[in-house]
Amino acid sequence: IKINLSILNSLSQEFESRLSKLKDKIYELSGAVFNLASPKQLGEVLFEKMNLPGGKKTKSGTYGTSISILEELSSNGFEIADNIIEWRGLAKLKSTYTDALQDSINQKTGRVHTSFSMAAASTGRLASTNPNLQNIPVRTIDGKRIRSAFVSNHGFKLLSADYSQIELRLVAHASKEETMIQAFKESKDIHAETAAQVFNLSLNDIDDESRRKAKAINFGIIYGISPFGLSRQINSSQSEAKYIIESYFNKFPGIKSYMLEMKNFAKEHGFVETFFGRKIPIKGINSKNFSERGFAERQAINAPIQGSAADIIKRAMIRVNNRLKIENLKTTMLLQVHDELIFECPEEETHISRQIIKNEMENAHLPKYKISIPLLVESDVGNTWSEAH
DNA sequence: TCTCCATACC
DNA sequence: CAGGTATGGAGAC
Repeated sequence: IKINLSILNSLSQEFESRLSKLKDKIYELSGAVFNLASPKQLGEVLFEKMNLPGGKKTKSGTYGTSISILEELSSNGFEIADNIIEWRGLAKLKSTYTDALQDSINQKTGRVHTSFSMAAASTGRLASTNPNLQNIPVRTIDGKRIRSAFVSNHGFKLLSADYSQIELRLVAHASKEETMIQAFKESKDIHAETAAQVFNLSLNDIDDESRRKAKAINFGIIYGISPFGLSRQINSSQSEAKYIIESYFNKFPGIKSYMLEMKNFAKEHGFVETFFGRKIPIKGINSKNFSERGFAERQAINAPIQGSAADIIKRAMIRVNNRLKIENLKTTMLLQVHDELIFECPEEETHISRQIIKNEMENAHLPKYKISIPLLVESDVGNTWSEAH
């Protein structure tokens, strides 16, 4: 994919000066000069020198300084935490992206050329290395500015097409959970629907907070939910998370039995299968160790879903590529990001390519496997990856 | 060169 | 102790 070097370069310089100002501020507030990039030194400054509350040692004996710990300090009014959070974010963007990507540009092509591993992720997902182009920032404003450095060639556009909620749709299908199937069939807001069910609310009464919690629950379902994980995600007690999960299973009994079915299958066979019959080994499912077994059980729930989604997009990649060739189009596939494909297409081809790509992606599971819910692909076109997303 | 911590993405 | 990855810097060796 083509890169605009001068955008990356200016971003690196801008980040450098913002980092420097933040660093001075942090030194001033802490009364110490140290290596901010060292979690060990930072922990000692925060929890020994400044004696701030909430110091907890990690297993290696250093203080934890992760984002959640810093946010806790911030909510307790310690200004230094906000500055550290901002410094951390910028330092990550600069070191991993704006600096490193510049060095990955091929001088002959003006492009970065990643490698995709076919056999790295146990679930069958691809993995991208050297550089990893599957974790380019997208969440924050500064992150989007990095995406804007990924550009199309002159006379071309970037086209991004992504599956909407593919894993949750596969859960709904696999579990035969009628409420959820219906919600997808009717194109409803799935997280709001979940909130309505779990918290016994009418759709009008759902605020951002309850929708946010419901969204976390839906992600939890895909990951093989645990009260611990959910409570951490929604910042509640474990007992409240446990109660919410019970309420969820009461409203969606099909999901509960699907999870039990996957766990039992894995215990009996030592593997689970994707919809297409690809086997995924699950280690430790019969372990007597509680946490090892729990981990394996969550994998048994997640792997068929994540793995089936991986199978579907791989089928889509083959089919899209074939169709583009048959139709004599000059559109080329550049990247895959798990539920998203990015193409570079001649400006005059964007309309037809977009139709073909959407169609092939939405039908990629057929005729081999039928799904009780339509798959939905959303797409966009732009001069940069940021615009196309 | 390896592990650990932290954090970027889906 | 929520599923799947890769990478960069610090620090140990």
